Amino acid sequence: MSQKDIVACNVMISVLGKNGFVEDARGLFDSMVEKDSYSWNSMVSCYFKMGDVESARFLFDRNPVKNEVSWNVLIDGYSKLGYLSNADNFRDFVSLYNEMRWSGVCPSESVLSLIVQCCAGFCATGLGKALHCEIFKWNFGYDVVLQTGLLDFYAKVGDLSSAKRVYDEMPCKDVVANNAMISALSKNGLIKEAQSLFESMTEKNSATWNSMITCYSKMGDIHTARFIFDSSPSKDVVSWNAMIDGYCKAGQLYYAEELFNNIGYMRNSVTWNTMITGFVQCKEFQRALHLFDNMQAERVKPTEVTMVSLLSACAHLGALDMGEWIHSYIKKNKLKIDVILGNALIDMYCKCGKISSALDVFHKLQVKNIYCWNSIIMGLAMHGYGNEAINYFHNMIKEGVHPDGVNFVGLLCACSHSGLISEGKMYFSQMQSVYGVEPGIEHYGCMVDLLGRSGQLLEALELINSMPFKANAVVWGSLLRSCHIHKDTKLGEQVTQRLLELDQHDGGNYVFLSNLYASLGRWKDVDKCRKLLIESGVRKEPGLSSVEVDNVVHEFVAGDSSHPQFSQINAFLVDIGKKLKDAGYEADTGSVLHDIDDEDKEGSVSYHSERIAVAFGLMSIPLGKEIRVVKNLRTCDDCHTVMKLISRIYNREIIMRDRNRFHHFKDGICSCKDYW
DNA sequence: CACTCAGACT
Repeated sequence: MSQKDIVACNVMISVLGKNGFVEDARGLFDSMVEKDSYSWNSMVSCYFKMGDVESARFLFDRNPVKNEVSWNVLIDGYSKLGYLSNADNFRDFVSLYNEMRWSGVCPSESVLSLIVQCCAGFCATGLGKALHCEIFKWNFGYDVVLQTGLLDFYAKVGDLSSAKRVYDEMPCKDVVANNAMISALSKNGLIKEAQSLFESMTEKNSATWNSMITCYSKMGDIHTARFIFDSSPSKDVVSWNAMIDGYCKAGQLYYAEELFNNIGYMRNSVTWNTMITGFVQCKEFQRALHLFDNMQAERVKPTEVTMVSLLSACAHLGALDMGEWIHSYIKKNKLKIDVILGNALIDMYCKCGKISSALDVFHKLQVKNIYCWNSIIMGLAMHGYGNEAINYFHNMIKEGVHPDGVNFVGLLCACSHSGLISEGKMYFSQMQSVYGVEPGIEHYGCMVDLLGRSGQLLEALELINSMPFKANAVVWGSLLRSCHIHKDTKLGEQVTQRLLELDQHDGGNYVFLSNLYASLGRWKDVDKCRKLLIESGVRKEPGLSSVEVDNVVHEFVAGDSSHPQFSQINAFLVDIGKKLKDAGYEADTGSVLHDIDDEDKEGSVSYHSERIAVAFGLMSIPLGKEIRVVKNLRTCDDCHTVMKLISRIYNREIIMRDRNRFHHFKDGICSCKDYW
């Protein structure tokens, strides 16, 4: 084969590949007696164009005459297929890069830019810095793209001073470099500097304007953000998305929706994600799920980000069926379960009461971060599996993950829920000395809860007085609840006094004190509390319970007759009442009569919301399937007793999540062993 | 240049 023949074949391979005839190209390639690096590279390039990563890599590995271009084609091919946005692939890719350096090939600027971009994406601080040193050593003549990549890398890993240094050393700064700098400044809250850079720029593109929109909305200045949006001469879809996100973050859903509805043909999947996420952030979980229906109706392809937001909505709602549907959707559509999506799944399963599935996802995740560990430990804690939570904590330490503050909240919470008093005390004392985590007020809060609930009220009070923080309403509230459980009115009154000094507008405090008096039959004091509550004009958060039936979440508030099956539910509640009576149950009428809880204000047939939800569940959910109820407040003693009885009388498993933890009612007993 | 995950008490 002459050199001329080889060149002709190479060109032919390239042409065939470009037109999609990859088989023919391969045939020609295989038939060549002699091949040069050009032949190999063209063939690899063909496979990448067809999206066939495996074949491309297979050929690359067997290429005996690798040159600089070979590496370029490989790396470029990977990146164009979005292959490098996956952390596992990135690790593989880094070892590939090292191999290339070992074989003495000098990377090109474009390859280096790609790697630096990846380092920014994965916050691979060490590698990024090492690359910067090498680039400096080789003296790459200040390629503007590469330098901007470095600037972006430092901005993303939070090293603003290095970002600034890179920027200042750039001999010529194009609009992209300036944009990166604006973004870096705004991420660090240096809005003034970003603003003056913006004003000094002679050339601006849409990205420049968009950066400023994000900059102002991140600072909470939504009006200026809107002003920039309106002033921008080149609005693209990113401008609209950034503005919608700004309104969502500011809690102004009305304006966000207005833009969302008016964006027109430009609307893309990110627009949908932004709006769905916005609903979730504003706690409009049902609307988030509903918007997803519209997204599907318009045949917009959901992404991993969509799934994360939807799962978060399911977690809050306790919508297990919907959550499981999303999980199977993810599998069916081969979406990538990375740490973020994986953690969203774990969190959803934990909060929907299916800890076994949460553990399943957890163990299948190859890469786990501190979020995943925190979710699973907190999940175990909420279900009362204190010892398992402690085991997972130790496994985490063994795997070399450093604990953080959130981690200890979960751990101490686990001890508290399971009554593991000495363990809780031990971990609390080890936080600083063994694990180097400074205890915050939230950890003291956990300890006050742990001590108080176990009846060590004075120790709890001592801890409050000795802690290096000013006690907040949460800490006092926790102690007050313990006073209620252990019927210590004297301390309860003192604590309430402190609470009212701190926050006169929290109606919950009056309710608590009132319940404390009611449990002791001090009705005069109960009346006094009620007057105080009315005079102060505050309202307590209304109790709200939900139950999921056929992928639809039904919400119930006491006394709300808006549900279409209201009368049937009411009749069923009366029937439940009769059956309970037959079983020997007697309502705690004293406390019910005098309770000033909002939920009890209605007439003859009034029940706490969780009872209505369970009644509806009993009516609508087929036998054999458990009833899952979510309540926004803590359940009361009376309802807890009723749930236990219902589980026995109707032979049903009831899984209820309240504000604090899970209760699994089965055969007349609860998983919390009445310690909650 | 835009969109994603966790926590004490009520």
